[in-house]
Amino acid sequence: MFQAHTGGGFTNPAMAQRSRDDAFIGELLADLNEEQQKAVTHGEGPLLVLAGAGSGKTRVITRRIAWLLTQGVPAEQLLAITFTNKAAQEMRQRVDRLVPGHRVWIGTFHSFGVRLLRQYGERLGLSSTFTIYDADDRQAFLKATLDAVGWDNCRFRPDQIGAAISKAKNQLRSPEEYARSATDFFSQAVAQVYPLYDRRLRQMQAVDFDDLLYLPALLLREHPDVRTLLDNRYRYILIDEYQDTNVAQYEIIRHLSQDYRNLCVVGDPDQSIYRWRGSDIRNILDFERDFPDARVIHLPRNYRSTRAIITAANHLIAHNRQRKKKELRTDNEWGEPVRVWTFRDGLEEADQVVRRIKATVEAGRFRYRDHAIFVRINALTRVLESAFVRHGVPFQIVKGFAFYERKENKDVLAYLRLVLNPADDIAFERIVNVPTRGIGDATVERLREFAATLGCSLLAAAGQVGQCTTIKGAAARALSSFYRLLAELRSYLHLPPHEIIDLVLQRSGYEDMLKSSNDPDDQERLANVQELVTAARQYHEMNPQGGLAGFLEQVALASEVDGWDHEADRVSVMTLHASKGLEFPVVYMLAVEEGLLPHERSLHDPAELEEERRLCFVGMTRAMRELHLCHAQLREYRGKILYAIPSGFLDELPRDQVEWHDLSGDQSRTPTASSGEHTSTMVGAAPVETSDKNLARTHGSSSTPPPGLSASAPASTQSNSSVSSNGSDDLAVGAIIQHQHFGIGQVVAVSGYGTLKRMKVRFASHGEKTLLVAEAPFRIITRRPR
DNA sequence: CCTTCGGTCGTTTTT
DNA sequence: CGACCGAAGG
Repeated sequence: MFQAHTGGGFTNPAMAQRSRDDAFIGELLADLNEEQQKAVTHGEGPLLVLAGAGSGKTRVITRRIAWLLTQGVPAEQLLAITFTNKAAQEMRQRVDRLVPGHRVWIGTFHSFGVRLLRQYGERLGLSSTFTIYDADDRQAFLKATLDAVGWDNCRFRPDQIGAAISKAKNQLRSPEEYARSATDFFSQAVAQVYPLYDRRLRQMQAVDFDDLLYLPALLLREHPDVRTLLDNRYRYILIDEYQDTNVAQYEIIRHLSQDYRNLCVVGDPDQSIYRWRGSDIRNILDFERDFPDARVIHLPRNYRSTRAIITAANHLIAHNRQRKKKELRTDNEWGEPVRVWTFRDGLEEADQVVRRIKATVEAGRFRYRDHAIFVRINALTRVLESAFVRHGVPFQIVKGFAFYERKENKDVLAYLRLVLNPADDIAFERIVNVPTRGIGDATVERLREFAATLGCSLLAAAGQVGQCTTIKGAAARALSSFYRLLAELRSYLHLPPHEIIDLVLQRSGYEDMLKSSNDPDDQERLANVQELVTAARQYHEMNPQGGLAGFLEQVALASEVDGWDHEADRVSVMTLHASKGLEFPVVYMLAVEEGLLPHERSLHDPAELEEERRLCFVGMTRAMRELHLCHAQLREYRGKILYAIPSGFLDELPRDQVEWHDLSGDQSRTPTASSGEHTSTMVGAAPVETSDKNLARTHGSSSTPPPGLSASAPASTQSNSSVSSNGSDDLAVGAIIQHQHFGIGQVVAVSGYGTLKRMKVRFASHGEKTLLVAEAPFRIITRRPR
């Protein structure tokens, strides 16, 4: 069935038939540029779309789906994969607007994996009611596994082992293969746990997140009949965010694109930010090698942002070395300058940003929902939260405390999981004594042993506790009654999910426990579990066929951004990672500081540092009209106050085309402070009412950059932020170093020569130290040519 | 068996 | 600072 790629047009006569509606196709393409049109109307064969930030990537995919449908491709033959459920949902709606009632499957890799496993899992020995363990369950499960072999409390931390297993699965390495290449101590330990971990997981009819990709990939590799069937079924495949696919995902795609090679991948290497999760940028860089006949379409034109923003982003990303040189272009006006703000501390930063947003909204320039605040790590959202409350500004934190991750909800969900899958020992252990039933650790331990001798699940063992010699009296009665409780709950399985939850709350005593508590937090918990009932009801209304299993699946696969309400008139707060794929008129990035962005843990590896730069790039390119990059001089972190150093990335912006504002009230020691009077508030410095010289010459809404500067061509020659070795002569004041013991610091003074050369360094966490340059164990992170 | 207290631990990013 | 774990007391 192999069809040679003919470079466009359909070989299938049925598809080549005159389209139903020429006018409609005209409409589909009308507002697209030439490149976008080519991508949308590409016929058969592999297609790589290199879409820069804001180049209308989603629009291309959506239109292409609609176009394929109008060309007569049956909806069942289409498969569209997005990065989050949220993105999938939006895409579904957008396609629906073009082709109402379409039945194209659009989802994430993980949900696609679940779908395959539900259908073909038994080939791999998996029952169709398998449970999906989230990060927490997995951690608990891993600990239990280590316990079982007496490996608790030793050598390696469970999460490190877990990370190694996760990585192995993402790279499609089986336990056997892993063991073969395990040379060092750590990987040998992992090699012992990994097979056990998998075996126990299967015993519980459970899978972890990585299995949702790993197992389908195995399925397709080892079962040619299934592979052929699915390849034949999904003849047109579209993948969004291709730069963030990992080996397992790649394998899945490849297996589905052999007989029918109509694979369209869309992505941007500069926005690859999930390397740490196993994504492999080579997937997109090597696409043309894997599919030599692939058509490649570039979409460099940005429609989202002002030229000021694009110019800044281009300059930054040009500092990455492992990169094909390319540049975003835009015809948009120059707009407001990109602004860099210096604050005294994180509190001030949060306060001022919120105030400025409020003032902007009150001045009628933007709505709250037009604003987003991005942070590198979730911990930074806390200060913001109180600032928002203080100023009465509506906001939503994407993830904040994810609803389904709250203890109370996880407890209730554990009941549901156990009802559905009696083999789920992790769920059993979680709730067997919640609310307290007099079943303590000792009893559970004995039950575990008992279950092991019977070779059954904990719940099944609880049902036969009468035959257990080690558990007697009250504990045995409690276990029996718990078993009966679950048997009863199981009899409700035919009911819609929200009714089951309601019954769980009543019959388990969970609701009573919260109601009768005098802990004030428990009232909130009560409200949360009741909210869970509502969520389930909503699910049921949307998916009447889904049932409890469907609801649990949706919960397990819910992503961070999925809870984000883009309609609400609120300021959005999220991590840079969560911001991918979104856009906002006004963007604030906070804590653009050494150690945070780039994150401290990326400094040892140039490749990771480049990923941090891409992360910064992603954040910047979310902004449509205004971009504000903030940093503080002092940052409270982990209960300690640290000196914060402005991120080296700020130095990589086009210096003369960015406005610098120092609101720290301290001019003495900010090497980065440059222009402007020191207005005491951010609001006062808003462009409309400022008296600042630079602002006056700012070309507010003109379409030209500041005089004497070109808006293009960032100097891509030197990179002053690559990690260099110690011992060189060019250590200057302002340089940022990383010391083996003291961490990150900035050089404030240099004296002496040769072996006696000393430097005074202000460390983030250890104050100022004077060190011998020749002796000290450190390396230079950034040289500052100031 | 349950609660509470104190110490320790370690803290990126997430489907 | 906060989450989590272990030991001691109720």
